[in-house]
Amino acid sequence: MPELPEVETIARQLRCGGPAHPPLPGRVIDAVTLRWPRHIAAPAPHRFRREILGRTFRGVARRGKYLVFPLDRGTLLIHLKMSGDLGLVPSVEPSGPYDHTVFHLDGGWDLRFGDARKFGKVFLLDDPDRLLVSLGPEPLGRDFTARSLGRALHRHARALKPLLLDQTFVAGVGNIYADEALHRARLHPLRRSNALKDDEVHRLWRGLRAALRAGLRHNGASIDWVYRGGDFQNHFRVYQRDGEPCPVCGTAIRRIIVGQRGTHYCPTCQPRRKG
DNA sequence: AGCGTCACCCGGACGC
DNA sequence: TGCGTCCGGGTGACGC
Repeated sequence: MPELPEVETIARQLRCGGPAHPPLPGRVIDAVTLRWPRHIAAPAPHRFRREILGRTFRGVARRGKYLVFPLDRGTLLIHLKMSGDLGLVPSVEPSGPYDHTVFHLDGGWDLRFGDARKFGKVFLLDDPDRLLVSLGPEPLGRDFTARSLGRALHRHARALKPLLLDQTFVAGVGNIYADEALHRARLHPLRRSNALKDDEVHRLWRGLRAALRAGLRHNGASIDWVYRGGDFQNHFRVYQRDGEPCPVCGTAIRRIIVGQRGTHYCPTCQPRRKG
């Protein structure tokens, strides 16, 4: 379940290259393999194939959980959803069973979109804003201040957890970082957004940014079947640690369901009522 | 209108 | 071995 830190880690690797592969910008798409055409959200797969052939990657960016690839004409966008992974690998390397969408590049390289669950989506758009305009602010951006977060929180009367997961409220936060942020902020996931005092808003702002930055520092988390080099999973404070002691106070971490999502919190550090 | 809930898409993991 | 169930990101349908 790649979230902001995982997607950003992938973007950085593709943008800058490394010992294992060159940077993606400058490479040309010679061919594509579409083994699961439903990966292609827009345009229709046959048109997608026609229009992407011969395009050159001009950059690599991230917006929320989207990878954004400006091309010499149009923009390629990829959402990894739950199980997606993206890698630049030598084309001689054998394809994995989940490499459903593959971009064959010049110089003997493949950009492979592996996706066991097949929930991922690929877009080729003239105007990427069509997709990105509804996203909320970037939580690590300059304009995401405690003040702006407070104003946004007070516009809603929602539980904090589902609000953090709402991509129109803030972009890039998923289940892991929502739980980690609320723990750092010492706020119960069911607290109402419009009932937060100023100091609590500030704690949430700091907790959210600290959790995301910690994830970035560790190159993201590698959990379940997706390993991409990150090790933030070894530093979770509450996520998937139900029954284990809270790293702050030792109380057993509890797991509840909030908005159909597994939610992990410390009942002592994150009291239901203001604390 | 705002909010909560549920179904959907998938398949690996897990429990019985 | 072979079921049924759970899980989750984002979206859309529905009901209050």
